[in-house]
Amino acid sequence: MKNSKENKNANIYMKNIEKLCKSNNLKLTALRKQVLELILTKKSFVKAYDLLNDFKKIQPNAKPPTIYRSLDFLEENGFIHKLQSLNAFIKCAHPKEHDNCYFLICKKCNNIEEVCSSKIDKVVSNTSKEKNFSPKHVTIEISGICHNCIS
Amino acid sequence: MKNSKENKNANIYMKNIEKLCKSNNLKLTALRKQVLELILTKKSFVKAYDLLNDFKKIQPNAKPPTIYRSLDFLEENGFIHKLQSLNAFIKCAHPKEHDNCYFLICKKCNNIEEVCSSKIDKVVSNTSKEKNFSPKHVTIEISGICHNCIS
DNA sequence: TTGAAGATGTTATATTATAACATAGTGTAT
DNA sequence: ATACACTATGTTATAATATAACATCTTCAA
Repeated sequence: MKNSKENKNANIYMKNIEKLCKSNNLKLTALRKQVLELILTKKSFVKAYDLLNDFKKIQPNAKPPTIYRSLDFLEENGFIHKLQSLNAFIKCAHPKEHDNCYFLICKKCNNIEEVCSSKIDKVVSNTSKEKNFSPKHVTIEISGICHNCIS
Repeated sequence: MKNSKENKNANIYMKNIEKLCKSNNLKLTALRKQVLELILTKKSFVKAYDLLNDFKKIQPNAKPPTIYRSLDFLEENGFIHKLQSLNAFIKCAHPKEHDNCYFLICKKCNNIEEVCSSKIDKVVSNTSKEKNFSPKHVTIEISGICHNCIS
């Protein structure tokens, strides 16, 4: 029951990505799509080598570059994010809808919440302007205890 | 000339750390102090294994844990920061004066500016409250081009 | 149709970090 | 002072993360 619902969500998500790739002229190859599909099966973040092990079930001779190249493609195009403080990857909650977002990382349950806040965006761009700094990529990760685990 | 000025700054910085350790009952052992001293000689961030190589000139049989343990101590107590997006370390600009700060990382010259902004602090704590999330550690790293490199 | 660019396969290795156990130093209650 | 708990450091080994370099295959446009 729950699984079928998740599959459905993953399907909708993937359809959207396919559409975005088409309209942006990006090559969502079979490999890249398979890797993204594996990422979508995860409730939370995933580590590159876990992904590699998953992928080896499909293609036993897969090697680290197989995974890392796909991760690079997916990240460059905003379909996934790298969580720098965890060395892990997670699907983007809103692909191509925004630039900056940030992550609430629960240390207890490992749940990740992706939050898009125009306020954060503004503060970042304002303070960057003050410093005459031209921002290209913003990493904001807040680790702590989520509402479910606060008890 | 310039070196002696930097040495002087490093001395002042170290005196401050010693004072802070005393008043907070922290053990700034010879090892930890030497590691911090090496970090202070750097204009920008430093990688753990570069630090290890530096340290081997003083103590040839040093091993990775030697460095990582000292880095852990220094980071836990707010004397240095880990730059998650670079896997690198840098001295804290204002030890024990604040909780959250963020980093402007220049991709061209590798210069790091540590910025303390009460605005960012506020936005983070407000949005955390909204989500009923209890933040413990905040990572904010903005990579881009600094004012010197914008041309 | 060919050749240039991009994608993938493959081998090897670089880089970053920690586990686990041994030894040494430190402080404190007796 | 002694012994004991605790913390710090030494040491060996290995885990975990990531990329370089080169070969081969695809694609697609000139």
